[in-house]
Amino acid sequence: MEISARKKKILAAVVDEYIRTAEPVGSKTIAETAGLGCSSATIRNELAELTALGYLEQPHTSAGRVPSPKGYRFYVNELMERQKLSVEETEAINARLNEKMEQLDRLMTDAGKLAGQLTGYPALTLSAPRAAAVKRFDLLYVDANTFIIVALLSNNTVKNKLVHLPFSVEQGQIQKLSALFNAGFTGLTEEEITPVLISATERAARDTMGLTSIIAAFTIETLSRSREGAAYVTGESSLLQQPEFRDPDKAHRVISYLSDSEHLLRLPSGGGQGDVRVIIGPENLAEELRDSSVVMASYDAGEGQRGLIGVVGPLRMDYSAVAAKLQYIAEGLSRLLGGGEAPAGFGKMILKGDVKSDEPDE
Amino acid sequence: MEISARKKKILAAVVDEYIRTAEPVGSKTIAETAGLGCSSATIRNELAELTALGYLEQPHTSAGRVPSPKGYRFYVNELMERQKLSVEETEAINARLNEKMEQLDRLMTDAGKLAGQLTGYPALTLSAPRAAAVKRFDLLYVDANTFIIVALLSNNTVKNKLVHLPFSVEQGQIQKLSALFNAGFTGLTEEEITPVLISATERAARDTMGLTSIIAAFTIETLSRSREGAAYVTGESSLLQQPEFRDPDKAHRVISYLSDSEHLLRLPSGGGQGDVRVIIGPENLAEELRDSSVVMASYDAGEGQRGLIGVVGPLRMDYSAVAAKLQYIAEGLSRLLGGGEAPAGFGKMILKGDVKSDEPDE
DNA sequence: CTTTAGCACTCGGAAGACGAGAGTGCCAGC
DNA sequence: GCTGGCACTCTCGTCTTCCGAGTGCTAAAG
Repeated sequence: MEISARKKKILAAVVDEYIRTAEPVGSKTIAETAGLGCSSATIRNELAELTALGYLEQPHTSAGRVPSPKGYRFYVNELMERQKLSVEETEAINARLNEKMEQLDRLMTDAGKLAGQLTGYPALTLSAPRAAAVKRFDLLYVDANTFIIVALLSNNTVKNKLVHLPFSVEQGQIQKLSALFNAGFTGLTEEEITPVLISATERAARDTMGLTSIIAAFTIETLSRSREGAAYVTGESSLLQQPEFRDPDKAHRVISYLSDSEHLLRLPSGGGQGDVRVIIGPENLAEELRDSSVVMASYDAGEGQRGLIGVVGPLRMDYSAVAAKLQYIAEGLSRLLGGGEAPAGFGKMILKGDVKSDEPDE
Repeated sequence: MEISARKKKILAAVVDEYIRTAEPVGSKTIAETAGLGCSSATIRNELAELTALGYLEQPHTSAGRVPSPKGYRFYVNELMERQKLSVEETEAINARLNEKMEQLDRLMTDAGKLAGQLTGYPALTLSAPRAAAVKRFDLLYVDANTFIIVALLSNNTVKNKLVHLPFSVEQGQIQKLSALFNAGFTGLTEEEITPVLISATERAARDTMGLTSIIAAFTIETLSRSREGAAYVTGESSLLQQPEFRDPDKAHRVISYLSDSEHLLRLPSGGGQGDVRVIIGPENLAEELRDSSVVMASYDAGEGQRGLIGVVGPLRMDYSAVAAKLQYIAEGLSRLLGGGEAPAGFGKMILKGDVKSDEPDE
């Protein structure tokens, strides 16, 4: 059934007002603020119908109306006006992003913090899982008991490991192994590195000291790690400032759920497509998030990878403001990280590098 | 003034009972449980004196007694019996630590999670800040537009960075720079890398493309990062389950304070010396932690570095159990990481390596 | 001098009573 | 179909009352 234009206006007014005040909104308020030329009694009739249709809910008989998840969904899909950021806001975001360019390696987590601060909600950042292969090996001989493994992955991150040996090796042996690994292991994904291959390499290297298996183990672990994706949350505690999370138990449930990166990585699967995804309450696959909403924006992380940046908050989230901010941040990140044309100076160049070889754990 | 043996027993009983129940404890309870052969009236007299001396507090005139910070301090220093872990507990910890050996790089944060789970409080891990120098440079030529910087630091961690260039370089140029940096920059700390040195190197390398400054900037940033130390917190939300943090605002203050690693790094300065440090409420330098307690154990992280692992909780913390658990975990970490004799097999060797080159951000 | 029993007193917290206020549903009239 | 009016409902804050735990004090006993 189609909803009349007036009903839409009223629904939008209820959602806007409720987002602002966190209080159930009554007919009188709407009659005064929404600027429709009709009285509160008329609004009441409309409200009753919207309630019957499932877009609104009543906490109790004589309270105002509160949007239902269905109401929020309708609001997000059709009513919400795409909020424009003010010039000050965009400038502030740009300034922060540019400032962060100085600290390249922390860009992702810092972008999360930025999102959290701007929106006032806990922020999460996800990097899409992706099967990687090793593009190139280097073994650096340090001294007779020490060498470094450096691996350049197909997603252009660099991983390394310092290995101390309880016995001595010669530089030549290290170089030989380096060549053999470059010849035999590059371009392979985790599954393709078989025990057969490893033992063949071991024989070819005349390696009787287990070096081959150390390097292979490092490779396998590195590849499996890169395939898991990475996820972090910042600002969890800001959830406590939301009226709907004043109940410590409720807040604890959500926060501890978010603290497990396993959970986070499964989160996006619940979302729709598009540049900004909104997951409203019960739409969440996870039981623990059934009365929270998640808004995520996707950005181009370069090298064909995409990342997600988002926030978690109560159903009563300021969807339009949050979506606008996240989208702007995501665009900024895409610009900084993505595969477009290089900006002037070293910015782009440096940003594609990475001081760290690996992502932080959560 | 010296406190009588009976007063000590009574004080210990109050603290133990209050830790257990989180309720003010009355004279009757103590008379029944503490097993001193005297009546509640006698206890009352003693309690009144202990209160006058500042070891106990009364929430209001006709409530039981609650330990004051001074009382906790006395308890921790003199009364608390060093709790022994049960065999099951030590075995569980050992199992977890050994299991974690498989995932070497996450050992520190995982140890924090272990501590958090065992104690039920938010856990923090700190690695002591320490000025590092670069022990060795390697520049790996990947292709005409790309090279990798690998730096082995004096604390035996490896850092790296992938650099994309908007112009071409030759392999020889990269090799020359590598040699120059090894000659000129190894052994220097952050302060010793001066603009003069950098421009001298730039001239020596006949570098007109700014490569030198890129490498120098990476070096300086890496060293400054390693000097900052690292800090992470896990399980913040478990604080919400403590009765004294049911107030979301109070919990929020503490958690958001803990979320800033700057703050965490300054934390230990408030503590005493010894293998397990206890900082009780107002003893904390930080205003935000004035009604929280911090217990930290120190461990040998190898290479002359020490790390800290600890938990944050309410004043009413189960100090003896927490201290015992933390100490046991710290001992386990020292065993795994520290400079003792190598255990059988590859365990030690691998553990001293590091899949990641850098510490996670918080 | 210390310990004990007894007792009046105090105070916080739970439970109930009550009024105010906000908001609804419905109806009759325009 | 809209509007004003009105009775009704339900929550919330406040106030009162009541109960009990625990105290401090005193006087007697050891």
